Amino acid sequence: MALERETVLRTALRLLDEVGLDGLSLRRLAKELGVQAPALYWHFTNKQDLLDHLTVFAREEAGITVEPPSAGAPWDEWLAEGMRTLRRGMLAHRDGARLASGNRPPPGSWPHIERVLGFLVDAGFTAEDALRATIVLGHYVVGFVLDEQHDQERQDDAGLDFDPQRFPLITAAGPAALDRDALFEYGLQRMLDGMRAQVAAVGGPDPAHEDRPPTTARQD
Amino acid sequence: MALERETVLRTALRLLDEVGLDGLSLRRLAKELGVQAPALYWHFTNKQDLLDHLTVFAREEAGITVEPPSAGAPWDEWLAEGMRTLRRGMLAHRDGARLASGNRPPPGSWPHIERVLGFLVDAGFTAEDALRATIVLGHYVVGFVLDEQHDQERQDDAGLDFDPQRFPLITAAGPAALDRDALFEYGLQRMLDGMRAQVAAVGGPDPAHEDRPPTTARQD
DNA sequence: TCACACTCCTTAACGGTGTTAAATCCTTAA
DNA sequence: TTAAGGATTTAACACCGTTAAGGAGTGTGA
Repeated sequence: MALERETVLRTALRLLDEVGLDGLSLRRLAKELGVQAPALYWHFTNKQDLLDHLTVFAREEAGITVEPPSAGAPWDEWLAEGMRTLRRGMLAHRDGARLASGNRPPPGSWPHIERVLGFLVDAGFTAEDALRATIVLGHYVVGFVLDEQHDQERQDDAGLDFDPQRFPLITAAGPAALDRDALFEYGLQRMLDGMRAQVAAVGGPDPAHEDRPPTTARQD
Repeated sequence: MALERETVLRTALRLLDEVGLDGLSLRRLAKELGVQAPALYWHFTNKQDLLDHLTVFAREEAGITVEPPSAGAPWDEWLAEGMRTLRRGMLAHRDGARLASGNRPPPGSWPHIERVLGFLVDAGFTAEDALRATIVLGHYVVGFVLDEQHDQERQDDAGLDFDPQRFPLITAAGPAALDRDALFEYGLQRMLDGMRAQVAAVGGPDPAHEDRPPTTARQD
């Protein structure tokens, strides 16, 4: 029975959770598969290639197939849910954010992007701002989870002992910042607030946006 | 003449720009210093320790000493300028964002944080939201520059050849997203817009925030 | 049935990495 | 002059990604 690409990826993903991205060596992975390290070079051109495929595999396995918005759904809540899903997807595996940020997104995601843009344009965005909004939100989420998992790797519970009298504001606000879910939601909502305001400003009074027929083309 | 810590760090920073973070090995750095690799272990406990110190060294050298806001300056423009400075600082060196995100911030930054919070609280933020705002903005900037430098490492000018007919919106919006400065500013302003709105909502009508005397204590 | 071809994997090796242990210079202080 | 200790060297260990060459195993066409 030959070694299947998918078997390699599934094993790599499990191993990732065990040993982390830095511990994920080809030799270690090969041992896990009952095989010698160079065997992996028949299935992947090199380690980077394997990690690229691992990224999309993890994405698929987590079901990050951002569904097109249900008709009539508000764009902001739909976008917010997409970002929450993105965060959950990266949190699903150890070093998930590092993995996702360190490798190229699959070129096959263009149809998906086009669909998202179409929905936002229908909601009143210009095409430029729709693209900017998705990119910028994505960067926020990646930056957020990166730090979130960074803290998890080195359990940095230390460093919280300081003189409350010298730093009263940090003392007062500190606990609030430790609630990662609330913190994530705070930044997400602030950014969406800003986008809502802008869409209302340029999309509201401007009939060019309201009269346009839906541009959400059916893309594969 | 013994090897000085600062000499090591300065050389490491120069070497970083030459070979990138992945190419920055202890042996390579030692050769640059005219020394054997294990000599570095007298000055730093290990490579991670060296990188941690390199991070703060780069920060200091770039002059990221975010000045306290000049009296009367609007908090949002001051915060925006701080984030632009942060971005510039990371862009100043190759893999600067990876370096900054991969290592712990120095514990000596508490006084600075306390000052920032004090200014924001004076501007109408609650202590919790002030801390949330700074953290969340920082994550955005790091996520942004990380991707920005990622593109620079692998010069990914390729991948922009697609069928304009299948993806009309991407085609229309694509060029706008390539202007990194404008893109950065877009996300930054959207987030600040959201914060402005929230501060106005909770800080405006609520006298508890307006009547409070300035809490910007003088911290070292 | 033989021989070729192709898939998949192994063995061996190269040059590189971070890190440790031990020995050794070199400077300073007594 | 000797002792102490700061600063560095040499040697080595256990890894790493990657390449080259070759060998099993299977299928196919002559």
